Amino acid sequence: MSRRNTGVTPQVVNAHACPVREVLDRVAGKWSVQILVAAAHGPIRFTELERGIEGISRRMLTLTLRNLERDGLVTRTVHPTVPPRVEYQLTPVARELHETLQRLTAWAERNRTYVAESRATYDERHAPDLVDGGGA
Amino acid sequence: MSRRNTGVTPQVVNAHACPVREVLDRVAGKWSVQILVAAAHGPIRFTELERGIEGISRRMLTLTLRNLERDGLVTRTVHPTVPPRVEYQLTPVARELHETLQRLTAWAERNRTYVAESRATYDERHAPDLVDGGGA
DNA sequence: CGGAATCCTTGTAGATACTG
DNA sequence: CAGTATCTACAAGGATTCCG
Repeated sequence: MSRRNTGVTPQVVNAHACPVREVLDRVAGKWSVQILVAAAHGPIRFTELERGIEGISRRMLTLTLRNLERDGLVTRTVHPTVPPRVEYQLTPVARELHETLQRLTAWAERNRTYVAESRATYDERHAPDLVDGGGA
Repeated sequence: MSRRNTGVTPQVVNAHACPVREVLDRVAGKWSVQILVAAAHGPIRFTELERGIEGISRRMLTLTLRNLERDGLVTRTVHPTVPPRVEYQLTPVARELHETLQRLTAWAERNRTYVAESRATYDERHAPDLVDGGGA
């Protein structure tokens, strides 16, 4: 097979028809948003991202960055210095996305306690015997 | 263990700290958004959802609905009639989310061709020999 | 420094069959 | 009609290692 799994968008030929799904699939990744946020302040280096995101592995950083780059959301600039220096920067389109994402964040913050309480109530009502040694 | 995998939010005790992640995790599911959209027009029955969403399995519909219900985004109303009749409806909070999601959709539609072209360009530049029998 | 390749675990989702 | 249970597949993500 010529195209092995490179880790870059495995399901390339999907064409979900629905643009919503496309955004979501892109943004849903565990790290995409955090990278977008981290890079929103200006050009940022690979290592800075790696240390700033906290919890991300080298692999996932590279992978996510590549997908973002592929989608035209970040640009990759290699400075051919002696210690290689690579900087990532958001494209204008990505900045728009970033703004939209902030509205989502706002919603999340407004309703985080509501959701948390809903969950607690639900869990209690549907498995009261499981939350606390009742089944043992 | 008392709590087997019921299919409802397997990684229950995560507490990502970041509210953005919470939204995303919830919305990122393959079907959540479509259900939100389908139910936005008013109360809708299980079967209506199943037939309206096209491609969703009974299982995933149930699962997603449950998670949505758990998070306080949909309400489930059982009408104790002879053929069971269950209706799902968005909560006010979910309606807000739905609106926010529409902005994301707008972004997606505005930039769908941009993204598509970016991908095409990227793929061509990074694996020209793979797109067209070059490696065979 | 930045990244690619490999291996492994686990969540997410599909198909199918059974039930109240 | 509206689920639930089980079994399976796949792909996202983590850890580690090697390379320019």
